[in-house]
Amino acid sequence: MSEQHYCYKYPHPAVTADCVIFGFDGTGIKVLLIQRGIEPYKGKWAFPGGFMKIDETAEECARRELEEETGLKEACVEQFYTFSDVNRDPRERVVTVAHYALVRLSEVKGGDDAASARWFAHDEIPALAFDHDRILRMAMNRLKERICFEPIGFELLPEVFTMTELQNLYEAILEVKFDRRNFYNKMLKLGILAEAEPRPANASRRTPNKYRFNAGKYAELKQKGFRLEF
Amino acid sequence: MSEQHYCYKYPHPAVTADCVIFGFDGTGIKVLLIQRGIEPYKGKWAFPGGFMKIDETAEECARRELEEETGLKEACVEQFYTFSDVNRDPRERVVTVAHYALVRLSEVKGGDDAASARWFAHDEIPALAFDHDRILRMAMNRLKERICFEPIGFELLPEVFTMTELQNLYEAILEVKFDRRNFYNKMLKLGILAEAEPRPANASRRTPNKYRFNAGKYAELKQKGFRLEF
DNA sequence: ACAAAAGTGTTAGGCCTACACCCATGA
DNA sequence: TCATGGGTGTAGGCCTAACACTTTTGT
Repeated sequence: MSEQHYCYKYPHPAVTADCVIFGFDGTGIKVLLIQRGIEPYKGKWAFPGGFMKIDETAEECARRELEEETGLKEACVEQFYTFSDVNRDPRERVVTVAHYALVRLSEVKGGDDAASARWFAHDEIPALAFDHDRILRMAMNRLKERICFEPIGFELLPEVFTMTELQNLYEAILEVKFDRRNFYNKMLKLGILAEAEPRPANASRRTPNKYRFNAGKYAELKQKGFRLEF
Repeated sequence: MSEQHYCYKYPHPAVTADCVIFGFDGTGIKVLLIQRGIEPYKGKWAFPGGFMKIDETAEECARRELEEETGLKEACVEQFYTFSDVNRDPRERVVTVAHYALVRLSEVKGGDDAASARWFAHDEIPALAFDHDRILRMAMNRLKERICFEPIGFELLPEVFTMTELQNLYEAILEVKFDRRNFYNKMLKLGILAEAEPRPANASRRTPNKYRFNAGKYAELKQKGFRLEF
């Protein structure tokens, strides 16, 4: 069927939602990309994304794409910018509402088309379709800004993690190095971490302490007008 | 003509750009609203906005709206969120890319339909059309976040201003009070202000010092990895 | 035995905050 | 003369940043 049923008095652009999916493997930030099987940009890599249905919001659309590729229904998804350059898609005028999602790698199952989906480290990103390189740059910048003020990093970590993993995460996102002792002190002083299990007495000193994010404490502190900063 | 010339295989939403225009009168933040002359929401107030043309970006559309209402071609305009609730417009599905603009009140001429456009203080906002109350809330929040890290406040002030005006601006946007001396010291230490004119010798001590924003110095500091904060 | 990871405290300097008085003007 | 607005400096506390050694384990 190539009939054109939906008619308007004025031209309407198509609207899509794209979803930049970030993960963390304990060392570096990863991005989930999908290799396009069709033109345009066949063979190039792109973010999961698709046309917004007429009865869903952009965010619902982004979550749908996320679930299709990762199986995840619940995740931190946030809109960050809408790209509307006139020629960003060669087929027709397409405006895309870009989102990023933060997921735990351990919870991601291979999606339907796992064959064509792959995680890439941020320094191994291949050539991207459309204006997706620009979208990625903006997503990373927004992530950097965001993590300075809200503890979104915890969305990327397993429920229980070590201080070193947490530090690696912050260093990977912000592209800086922190002094280990200062990072420990700062994080512990903030009061948003709980010790997951007191280190077993028999464990060696080499065994790292495990922590979990204390969401309740964070909410409480935020209420009091508290500001997270790095 | 009600002919429907533009046809698509799938339904397309309409896309609009809205522009929340902020001004500052030396004491408080003002927002420019337009009273709607047609249904829906006839008589209610709304932000300038309109349908995006097929050959312009959302930002160009927002700037066009800004110019129509204020005569300003150059201004700080920034996209901040895209609203896509399914029923936000009763006529058809409309996705709007919301922007805010920062303008100097002194440079604004009454627009074409000045009769129906008015500046409102943020505590006198009337009932708004569509989901514009939500849009306004989000715009104010974004402005608060933004002014903490970039000197966008200067877009709202005349070229030459007093320290008290600057402090009033920050206090109005952030809804807090600062200690006057601390504010002076902090601002002067930042090094992004220049004295506009050395206070004339004959002027009384009551005459306030005048400053201007030193954009060059700011760019230089930012380059060196400098962080503005409040 | 050597390299790599984890845990731990102190100090100095800078920044933030709180705070009070004087002068000039206009009402 | 009184209220208002503008200018100015300091001291204490807190946070930040810089810094080294020990233990343990795996190779």
